[in-house]
Amino acid sequence: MNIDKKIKHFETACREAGLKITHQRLEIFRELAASKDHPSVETIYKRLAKKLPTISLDTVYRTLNTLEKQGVVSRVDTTESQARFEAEMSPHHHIICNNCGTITDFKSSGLDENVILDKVQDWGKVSRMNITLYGLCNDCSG
Amino acid sequence: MNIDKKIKHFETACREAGLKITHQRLEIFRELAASKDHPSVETIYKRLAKKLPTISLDTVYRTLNTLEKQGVVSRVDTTESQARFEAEMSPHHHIICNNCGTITDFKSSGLDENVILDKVQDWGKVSRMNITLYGLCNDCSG
DNA sequence: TTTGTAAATAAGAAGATTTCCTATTAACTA
DNA sequence: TAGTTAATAGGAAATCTTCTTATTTACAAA
Repeated sequence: MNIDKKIKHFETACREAGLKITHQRLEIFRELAASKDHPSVETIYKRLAKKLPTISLDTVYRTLNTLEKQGVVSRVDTTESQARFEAEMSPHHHIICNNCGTITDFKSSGLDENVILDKVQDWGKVSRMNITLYGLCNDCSG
Repeated sequence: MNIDKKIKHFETACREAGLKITHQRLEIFRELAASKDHPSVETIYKRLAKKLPTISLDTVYRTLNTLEKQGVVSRVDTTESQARFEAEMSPHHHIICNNCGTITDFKSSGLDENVILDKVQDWGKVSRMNITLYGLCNDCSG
């Protein structure tokens, strides 16, 4: 999906949820949608500084939490203390470099998810599946 | 593996790494090994209060970080801000209830992990694979 | 277009989580 | 048993996240 389509989708989701489409929300979402690096809240906040010099860190936190509840952005599973976000909502998973910390997406299609889901069918109702790989990327193992 | 075997293994690992087997380290490991609930540092600290009334929170943090580096305990992937730990080191994955937050283990055997690893063979060298499921457990969906 | 109102924001304080600093204690070596 | 060095306790500090409140703004309705 291109960036304009994502923005349209974002606006529709906000309207349907009764959320106001503020300048800040729009720019936070736009920034995240244009990011390929699964940024932290602090990182997004700094990147927005040029466009929105008076935005507060709290607004970025609040907005991302709100958008996550709406299913418009998602929080990445990590073992870090800092939360990381992404606007890519199509099914995919992550691979994290233990050395440089870079998070890379990979597609899950073709993966037999049924095998996994069979194992937990007695547990309850599964709504999301996340796979995270850890290792050393090519840049760091050279 | 029973608890005594785990303790033996812990002691061997410490010796091999040149780590002193202190009373605190032993009790922190024992507590975690006896826990089935993937506790946070704060939780472990509180549970140790009876046996070790003067232990510091910092020691629990420091010890778990040290033991994680030795591969004796592991940190669980979550989207929470609080870190969670476990002493179960055999291959397994986690399922987390979105409502009560309970983390449950499930075994991964039979799951075709090669399919996943094939997808990232150009990325670098993968050392660990973690699958986390989210949903509503039976207790919370009733 | 203007106005009313409820939601959202900015700014800083506060809370929560984790790590650092330093004097003291204790595990291991020889 | 004594010496050496790592590890600990306790509190301070750093980091990450949420809360509080006065002000602003988006949107709805006139």
